Amino acid sequence: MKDLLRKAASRLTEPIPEFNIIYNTDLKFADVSTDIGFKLASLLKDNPNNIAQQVAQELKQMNHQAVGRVEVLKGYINIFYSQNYLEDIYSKIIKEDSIYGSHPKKKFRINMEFISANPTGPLHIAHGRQAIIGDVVSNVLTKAGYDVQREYYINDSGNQIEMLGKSLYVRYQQICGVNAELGENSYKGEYLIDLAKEFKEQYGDKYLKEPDLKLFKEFAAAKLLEQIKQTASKAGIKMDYYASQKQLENESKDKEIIGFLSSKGMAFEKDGALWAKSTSYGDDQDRVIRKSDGLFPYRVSDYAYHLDKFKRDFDLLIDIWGPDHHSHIKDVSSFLQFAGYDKDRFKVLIIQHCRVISGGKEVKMSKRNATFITLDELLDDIPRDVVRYFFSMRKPETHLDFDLDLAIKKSMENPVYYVQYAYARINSIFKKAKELDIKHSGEDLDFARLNQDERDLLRLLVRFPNFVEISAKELDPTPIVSYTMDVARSFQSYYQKADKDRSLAVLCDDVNAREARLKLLKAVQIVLKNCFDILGISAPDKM
RNA sequence: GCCCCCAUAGCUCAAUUGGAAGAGCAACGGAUUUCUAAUCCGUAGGUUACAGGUUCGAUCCCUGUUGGGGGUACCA
Repeated sequence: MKDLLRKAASRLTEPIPEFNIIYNTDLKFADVSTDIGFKLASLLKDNPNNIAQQVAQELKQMNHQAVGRVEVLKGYINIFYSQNYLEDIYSKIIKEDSIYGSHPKKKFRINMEFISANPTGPLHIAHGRQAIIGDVVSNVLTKAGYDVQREYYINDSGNQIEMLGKSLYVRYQQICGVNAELGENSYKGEYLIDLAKEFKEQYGDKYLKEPDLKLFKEFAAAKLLEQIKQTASKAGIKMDYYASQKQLENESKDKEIIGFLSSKGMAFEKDGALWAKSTSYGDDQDRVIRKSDGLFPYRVSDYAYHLDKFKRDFDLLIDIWGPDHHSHIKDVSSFLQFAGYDKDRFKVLIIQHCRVISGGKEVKMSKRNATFITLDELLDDIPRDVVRYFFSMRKPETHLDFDLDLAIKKSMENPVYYVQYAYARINSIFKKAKELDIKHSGEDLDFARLNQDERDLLRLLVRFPNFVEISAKELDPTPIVSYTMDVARSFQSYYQKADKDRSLAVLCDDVNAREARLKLLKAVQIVLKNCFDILGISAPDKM
């Protein structure tokens, strides 16, 4: 459509300035609008409305098969699709079914890294938000034609894991009746008591006197990772690949980083530690790359990990992090640029803070002291679909209050039921049609048999690929969510009109109208189902 | 101090990213012998936090101010 407009405008003048295709939320204006009149106005020294009139005239004369009515209003050109075009799209929806809305496959590999929680405790609700947004954005990108790998980076090495091993040992001692106290930085969650019991069942009191810290660490980390995987799967999260920090270290990838920076003259000693001269390649401050105790800080293996991802041949790396890692972006990104990778090939999506509200008060969360609500517990109380929809509803970079009381209630504030109900209702109509032995099939739709509401419904379905595109571009699930609401609302509103006027019912007496309506609803159902698939929620046959 | 995020209807949020401010909930009024009322229709609700700037046009971009949240380690 944009090319078409450019062509039409080029009959007036050249070159044509950049202009926009506008998909207004309100279908009453048009299927597609454009601001080209405004853009050309200053160039041609005429008022936008006149220019728009002229472009519209040219457009009409081109007689393109997709273009129906063309109007000019307040400087905008408003274009309505032709009947033929809408009928073609209908056929496309039916033919493509679950593929409808997908964009052509691109040879562009994206690595989407998300969750990546330390295996030192269960996932909490903030992880849940990151996990679900990561999953949904991955779905959208796949739909938009990208080749996406979902990846989890396991921080199974370093201080936190040390502390985990020590904490488990203390709990183990306590289980065995030995007096022992958790330290200041210990993991205080009760889940370690359960793990200590498991440990004792497996090993008895064999390690009480001579603790094998390596065993404690590995036992705890392996068990906790297993729990995390189970929780993720409970939330419907798909993961393709698990990368391990420990493995990178075993392969000396961290040492290679030090070697690399040293060889480039970017390392210097200070206060007994080794520093990267990162300010000379774009960072805000120099960074420690070997601590004075001889160990590498987290960032070194993180550098190594991201280089490793590039070496595995991804065109774009997307990381989803919590806001507490914000300062880490510049750190990693300036290193990657120094290592020769374009800055646009590394994107970080910061998912903002997620507060949990219960009884009108915030529930404070901390992994170290035992009070927090786990994602697992949340999923016990609240259906997966609700949780997924809730977390997808708000833009990733905004703060989110998760009100437990509201989510637990099957109230109207859970719009997921609204969209699913639309799907179930359509299903119910098909069931009824089957009982009455009413036939409806085929990939063709006679537009002339649709009334205005039905035509508008079809026009809305045509927009689905646009929403996939914008959602993928913005790495944001919310456009898909609002679109799903739009489709459901349009259907519900249309459906209800039969209350007043029986001839407006889908299963009315007019055979032709009936067939056309059933066919249309088939397409509505396909689009709803495709939206649900992206969001990872179920499409219930009945509710 | 410096950096990041946020501020739109009473509440929770949209607005296809610089193009025509819109939903849901709550409130009020109405619709139920149905194709599933987990629904629909209507009413009301706005100086888009404030002040400037750029633009034909700003909720969106820039500058400043206010308020809320987060970060600013030889932790991860």
